[in-house]
Amino acid sequence: MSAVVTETPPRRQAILDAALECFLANTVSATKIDAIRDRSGASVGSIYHFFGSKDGLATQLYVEVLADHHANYLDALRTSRSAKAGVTGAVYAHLRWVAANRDRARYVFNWRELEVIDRREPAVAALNEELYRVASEWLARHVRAGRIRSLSPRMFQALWMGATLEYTRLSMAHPTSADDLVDAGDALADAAWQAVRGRRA
Amino acid sequence: MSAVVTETPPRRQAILDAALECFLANTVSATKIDAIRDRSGASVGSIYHFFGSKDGLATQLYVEVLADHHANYLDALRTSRSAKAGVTGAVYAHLRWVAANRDRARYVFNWRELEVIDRREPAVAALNEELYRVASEWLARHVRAGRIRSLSPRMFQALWMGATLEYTRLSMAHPTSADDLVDAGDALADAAWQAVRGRRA
Amino acid sequence: MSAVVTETPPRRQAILDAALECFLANTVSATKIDAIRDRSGASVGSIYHFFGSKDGLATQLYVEVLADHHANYLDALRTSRSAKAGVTGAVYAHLRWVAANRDRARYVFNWRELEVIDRREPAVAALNEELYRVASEWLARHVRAGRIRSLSPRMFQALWMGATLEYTRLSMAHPTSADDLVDAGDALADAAWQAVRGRRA
Amino acid sequence: MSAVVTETPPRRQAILDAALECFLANTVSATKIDAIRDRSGASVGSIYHFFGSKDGLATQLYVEVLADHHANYLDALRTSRSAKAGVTGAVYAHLRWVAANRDRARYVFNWRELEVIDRREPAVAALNEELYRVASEWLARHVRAGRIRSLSPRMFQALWMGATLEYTRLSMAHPTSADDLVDAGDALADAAWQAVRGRRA
DNA sequence: AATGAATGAGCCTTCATTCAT
DNA sequence: GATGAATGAAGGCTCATTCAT
Repeated sequence: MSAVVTETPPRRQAILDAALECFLANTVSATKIDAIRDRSGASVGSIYHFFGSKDGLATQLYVEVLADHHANYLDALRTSRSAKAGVTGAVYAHLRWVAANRDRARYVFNWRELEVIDRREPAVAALNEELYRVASEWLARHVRAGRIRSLSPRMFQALWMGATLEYTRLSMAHPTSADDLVDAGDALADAAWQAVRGRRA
Repeated sequence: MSAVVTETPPRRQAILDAALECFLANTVSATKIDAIRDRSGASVGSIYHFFGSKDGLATQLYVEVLADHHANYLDALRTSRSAKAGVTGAVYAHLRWVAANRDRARYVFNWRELEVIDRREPAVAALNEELYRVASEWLARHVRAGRIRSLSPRMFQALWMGATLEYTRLSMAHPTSADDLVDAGDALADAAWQAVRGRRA
Repeated sequence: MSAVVTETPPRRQAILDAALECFLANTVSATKIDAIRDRSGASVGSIYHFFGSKDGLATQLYVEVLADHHANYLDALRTSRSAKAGVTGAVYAHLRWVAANRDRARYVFNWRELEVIDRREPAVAALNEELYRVASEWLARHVRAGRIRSLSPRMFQALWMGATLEYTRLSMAHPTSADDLVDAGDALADAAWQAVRGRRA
Repeated sequence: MSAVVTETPPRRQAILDAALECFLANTVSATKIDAIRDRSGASVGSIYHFFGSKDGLATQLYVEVLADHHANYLDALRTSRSAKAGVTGAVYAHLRWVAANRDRARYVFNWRELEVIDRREPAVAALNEELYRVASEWLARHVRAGRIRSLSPRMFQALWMGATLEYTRLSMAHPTSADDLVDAGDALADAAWQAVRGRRA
């Protein structure tokens, strides 16, 4: 059996990496193509060969990272054996992923400059839709069984992940120890579960 | 009795208002000075007279709005009569302020393009420091008395305001009814209190 | 007998003085009205009241200084008792005037940016014409008598004043002692006389 | 044998030529980049690619022309066989160079707007220093031998080249015949020699 | 005569993008 | 796939000038 995977050429990856650094240091719009060229070692022409435009590069980066994060998140949900395991598992999964992808996370979660991409890019819409659909189905089952409270989607998201996201945000803005995020897992997972558990849980 | 207040010239305010609209519709960097001129009725020269540069304008706007929000938040804390009243009051105060200042809130809370200002502007540092100091002192008293759990500042912030901030964010991204935020107050305030209350509360 | 002289208001003079400093430090075109305002203590309005425009100010300054220099120069010529006294007297007069008006001299003699004024301003044309006419008449008399060589006007100017002007220029570019210019008088006056004296002198 | 010379790209030279024309017609600061673009056929981008800024362009032009003139001048001095030949040869060399490079000369010698460059640009300082050093050494030899008078460097420069420079200046301001400058050579060379020759010459 | 806030035309410069090699 | 010199549209900003007080 041979995996048929379109390998990302090393040049392409180097460009993505360089772009990420630059975008974080300043802003997407404040980042000059030239800076990405400097850091990546690629030529301007190559950047345009792979990504078509600066916006295309920012979008590509956003989509790839978001897809990775979503996959990780959904996986935690799908493999969970119970309501509690799912709720807390998602928290842990998020924290672990952020810990392992700090820069990518800062890019994807903090940059409302990227809201524009959200609105425009079908790939992003698809990703978000899938996340929403899978999570909703998962929730619905447990809500019907009384293991999780019945709440509006928005309130769910807030009670479930709000504290975790805020903690993550603070941790990224003022990084301390490397295990920072992982250490906070139990407290945040517990709080999430307490906030959304149903009467029959 | 006459209040001696340095009035903001109406021109200046008009520029700030116009800038806010433009910044939200696009991005700070995608906003052209000319658009602000159009909307505000001021001349380019006046904009530069008051703010020195486009960046200066974005910064000024950020600082003024942040100061207003912080003042509102701290006021809720200072006038609270109990631990619970303080914790829930801050949640309500935030929601009320956002409801009354939707655009300003979208600008200040969503725009991580502005993270750059955070790093650079001393005025912002001062505002955040005051917020942190006052909140810490207030908390310390109640923590000692066992009315509030003992947690790291970061975990406090996450458990206390995380859900509220996330809810706010979602509400701003996809606005529904006008009372949206106020209606959610009880649930969010209660969740916050449950998450941080101490054993002797 | 009462001299009817329109006194220059002190404000006006202050503006001229400030302008001179600024023009020398940078360039006329690189000098901002605001800088002149700063240095002079006058308001922008006042500057425009007296001079109409920045160009007007530069021109006014140029004309006034040139007139003063020319008067000084011609006076030396007119009062001279002999060919030699005239030739050397003009050299001395120039050196003395420059020594006493170093900044004014740097402005008027070095600034080919001001060539434009030469071409445009009738007052300057009149001044130069008078200088040329008087000097020519004076020369013609002595040339006819064989006391001064017969040369083209251009060659006269070069042999007579060239060395003096060059010395002056160097002295202004790299000022040394205050008496620098005066001390050089005898050598330059002698050289001038040797260069233009006729056979029967 | 092949000369390995870094050729100036034709585009670059075209820009320099166009700039010279424009600078002379108006002023450096009154010249618009767009005018240089028009005349040179290059794009704005190219101008900035080669020279970085309008000031950079003016400076580069100044330095290159000055270097050419200095080389020409020093060559005359170095190849001279006697004191008299050196003194008169420099005069001739200057006149010939100006006759062959009228526009360049007008730019470099008349534009005291460029004094600013003198103060700022190290390359100019280096050129002037070399000129001064070589000329001084050459002079010293002949002064010691009594073939040239002992004078301060400044007085040398004035007596030697003053008349020539003044004549050149007048000729450039009001051009007459093409041979104007060359025709004046004998008179100016002779005057220079008489002014600086020593007793034993 | 004096003031200085307000104006806005104009210009320098940037920087994403192209394309011939 | 890779290169980087050349392009030129676009926009931030300056600064001389005006004018109501």
